[in-house]
Amino acid sequence: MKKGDHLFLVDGSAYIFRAYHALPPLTRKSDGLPVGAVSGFCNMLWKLVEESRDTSVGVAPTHFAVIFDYSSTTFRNALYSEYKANREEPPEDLRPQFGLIRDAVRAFDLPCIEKEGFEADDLIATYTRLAVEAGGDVTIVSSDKDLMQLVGPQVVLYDQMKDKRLGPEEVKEKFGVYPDKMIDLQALVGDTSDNVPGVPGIGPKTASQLLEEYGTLEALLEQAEGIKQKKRRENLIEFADQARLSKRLVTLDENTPIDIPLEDLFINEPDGEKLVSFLKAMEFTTLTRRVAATLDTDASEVKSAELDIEGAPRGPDLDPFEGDGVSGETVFAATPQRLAATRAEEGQSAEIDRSSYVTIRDAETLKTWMGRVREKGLMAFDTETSELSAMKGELVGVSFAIEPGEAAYLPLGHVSPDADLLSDPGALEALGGQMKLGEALDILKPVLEDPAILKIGQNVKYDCLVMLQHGIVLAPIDDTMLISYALDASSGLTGHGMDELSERWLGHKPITFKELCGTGRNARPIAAVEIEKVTEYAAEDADVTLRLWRVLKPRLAAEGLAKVYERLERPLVPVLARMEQRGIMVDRQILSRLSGQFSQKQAALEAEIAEMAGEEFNPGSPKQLGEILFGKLGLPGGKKTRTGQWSTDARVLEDLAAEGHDLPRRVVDWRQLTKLKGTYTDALPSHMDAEGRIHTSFSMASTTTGRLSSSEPNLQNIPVRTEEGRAIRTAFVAPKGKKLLSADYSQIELRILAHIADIPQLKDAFRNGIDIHAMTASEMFGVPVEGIDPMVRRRAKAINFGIIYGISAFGLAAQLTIPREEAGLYIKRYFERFPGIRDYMDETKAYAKKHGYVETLFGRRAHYPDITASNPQVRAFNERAAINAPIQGTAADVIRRAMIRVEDALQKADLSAKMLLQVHDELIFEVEDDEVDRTIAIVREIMEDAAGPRVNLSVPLEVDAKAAANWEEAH
DNA sequence: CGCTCCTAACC
DNA sequence: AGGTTAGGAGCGA
Repeated sequence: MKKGDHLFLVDGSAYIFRAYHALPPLTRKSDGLPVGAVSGFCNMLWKLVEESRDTSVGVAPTHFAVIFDYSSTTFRNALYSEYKANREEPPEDLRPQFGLIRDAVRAFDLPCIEKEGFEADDLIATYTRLAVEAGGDVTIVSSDKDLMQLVGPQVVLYDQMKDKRLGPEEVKEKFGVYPDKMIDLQALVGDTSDNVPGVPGIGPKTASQLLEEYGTLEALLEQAEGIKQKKRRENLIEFADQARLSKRLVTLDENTPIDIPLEDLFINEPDGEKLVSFLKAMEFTTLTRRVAATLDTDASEVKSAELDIEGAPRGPDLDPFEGDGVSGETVFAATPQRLAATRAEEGQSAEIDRSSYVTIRDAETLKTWMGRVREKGLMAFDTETSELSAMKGELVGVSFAIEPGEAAYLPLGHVSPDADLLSDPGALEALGGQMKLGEALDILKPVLEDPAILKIGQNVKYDCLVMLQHGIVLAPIDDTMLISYALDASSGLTGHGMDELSERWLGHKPITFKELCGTGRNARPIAAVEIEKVTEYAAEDADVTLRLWRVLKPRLAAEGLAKVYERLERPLVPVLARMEQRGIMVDRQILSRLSGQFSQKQAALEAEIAEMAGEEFNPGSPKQLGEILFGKLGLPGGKKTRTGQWSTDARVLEDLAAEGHDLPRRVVDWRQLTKLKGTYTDALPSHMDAEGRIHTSFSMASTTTGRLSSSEPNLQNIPVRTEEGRAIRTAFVAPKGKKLLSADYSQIELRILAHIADIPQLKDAFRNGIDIHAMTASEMFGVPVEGIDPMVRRRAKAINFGIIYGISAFGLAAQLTIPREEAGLYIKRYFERFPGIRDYMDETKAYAKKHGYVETLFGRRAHYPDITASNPQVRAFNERAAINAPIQGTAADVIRRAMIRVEDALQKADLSAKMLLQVHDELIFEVEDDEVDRTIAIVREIMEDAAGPRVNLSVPLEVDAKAAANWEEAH
């Protein structure tokens, strides 16, 4: 070290506590390990490293070290046993982080210095002295006043949080003395937090005054007799020795033995890979990204580090929400990857013994089980209901599992399996009896709602909904189905149902519902199945759910998907449960009137069709229709279906109609009416409840892209295209005094495409509110945007949509009914005008081939293992899907984020609007008449800002919103 | 009764 | 051409 060199000394221990207290408590890694302080520490350290790399500031370090306290006992305790005696133990969740923080320093490639028996401050003092003697400059990164004594012409103290550098003048300004008097000042003032006694009655102001006057502490103590103020004089005399002791306590030892010589603190360029690897393992995604960018490292290439965090306690004691699971269990050296691997093995070696399951028939036994649940801090939980729909079903029983193999069933709504005994009240008691529902729920409710007890379900929204019917808000929750979905969406592993997951991960086939209750004519309600059998079935489900959770949950962390699950999946569960419970009001009369109208038109069409065909046949049978059209009438047949039948879809029939054939036209009309009647006007009323409301069921795990789906009934495909179809929407109404509000994203997928593929023309058009399809047409065909030919615009629109779908000449040709060659030319033209699109497509395909999956902007993955298939059709299909998934999936993520936030935002604004439906880019609310305008403002704001702050889209999101008496008018 | 196929409704 | 769910026909058990 020489003149001109610059040593940075970071007070690591002070850093830790600052980081710990600056961050929200309970910041944890997905496997439950608390890492808040590590996170704060790394962020601060990185900021420092980054700043110091900026040589323009002129303080770039040549040498660097991070210094820690080794232990709490030092030579000072020998001087004064009370020294730092009232220091509290570090918080429980901070302790396991100390080791990780030292790992962090090493990952930064910085020396990590500590020495037994010495405080960090003494080591800092020693290195400072050495550096100054060698002629170098020193920056001490700390805001601890104990270090002020070291400040001098070559030494500054840097408070990173306040971004303030303290030299001698600043110290003087702050404490009234120059640094060389700091020790004396501290000795007089003392320090309550460290138990340095000082002199009573003397604070910083008086102390600096006295030192100004007398020069030094010693001089002051010697001349204390002459002090005018009585009390002050007496105290200085009486506590002179205490002041001298204090001085020794606060004086830093500049001569501690050191193990690493000053020269070895020479700074290294951080090793990007090493650092990124550590940060990835800690799941600090933002910092990982930042570091990777600065150090020019490809984060996706780097494997996360295996951390040695022996003895780090985890589990429900620390965090019932994220915990590893088993109370008191200590996970040793558990890297997420290693834990996931261990658990995967544990899962496959599962031996499931149904005979050990327990039937709970009395309050005492139930209380005992709940007591054990409390100890564990978690349980797998499953409800059995009389119907498959949670909204309609009555509670028949609940099951829980607290350890693999330890599970119980609590029957609540069983009836006698023997039909003859149904009327005999003693029959069930004779079979062993069951608890009264109310009594059982009173015992269960506090557990099911206990924020410290994690309830694990498989498709837990169902159980949430069932319990909601009984006034119980199930929370907190985890869902094995959603964990599986976040991990393995699409991927060719098919679905995320329990039976499938169990076979895949546990190698075990659970009893199926059909096996339990029979099918068809032999089917009987679960409530009428023998309790012993249901115990085996239901307790097994809970057992399997718990085992699946133990296998799958650690994978989230190991595979970097914890945030997707925690931010986009889990929080949506209660939101959807509430939406489903509310349901949307439907006007039965409107539907019935429409049914009548459709019937009449249908009958008229049927007569015409029979007449034209020359015989009666079923126009609803594609087989019969094909034979009539292409056989009997000899019309020019176009396509054949996969199975060799004549294709008779609307496209084929419309082409025939265009050639002047009337029969196909009638069939198209007949089909449309039949569809509207059969699927909507006839079917919807059967889904209405007594209040006239329809409760759909949203599935969170059935699409490959992150979209929701809706079933029983599907309310995401209510007609809108044709006038007759739209009439059905008028039947979706708001009750008296309320309106339906529809808020939908305008062109969200194209906007996301513009952002992801970074297409300047598209982005400009969206920023300036220009008609995007007209702009596309203008770019492609060189015509002005204003007054564009509608047919030209239509072509451009088809191409824009085609792009989102992973365009092919074949598909575009079919869409526009133009020759494939012409479609190919359009696509070529498009790529010429928007070269970024082709780049995006190529990059996405390459990424998918390399990784087997693609990601949305929010990290959701969709797997496409078949993208490397040798069959060109299979491969091309997977390529198109892989191109589409990030776009469709990002849009799905955005609206999920909006849904998760919007209810709370409405409540905070004191608005009573209730969200009822989601239709991919649209949200439907029920709103009080006089709250419409304010609700629109809130909903729009939440939806338009939903990507942030995680993703900063380079195009604005726009939301159209309108309220009216029914869905048709609101849309 | 349960499965596959075809068609069609939506974004 | 990407992502869905529903209903009827047809067919085999």
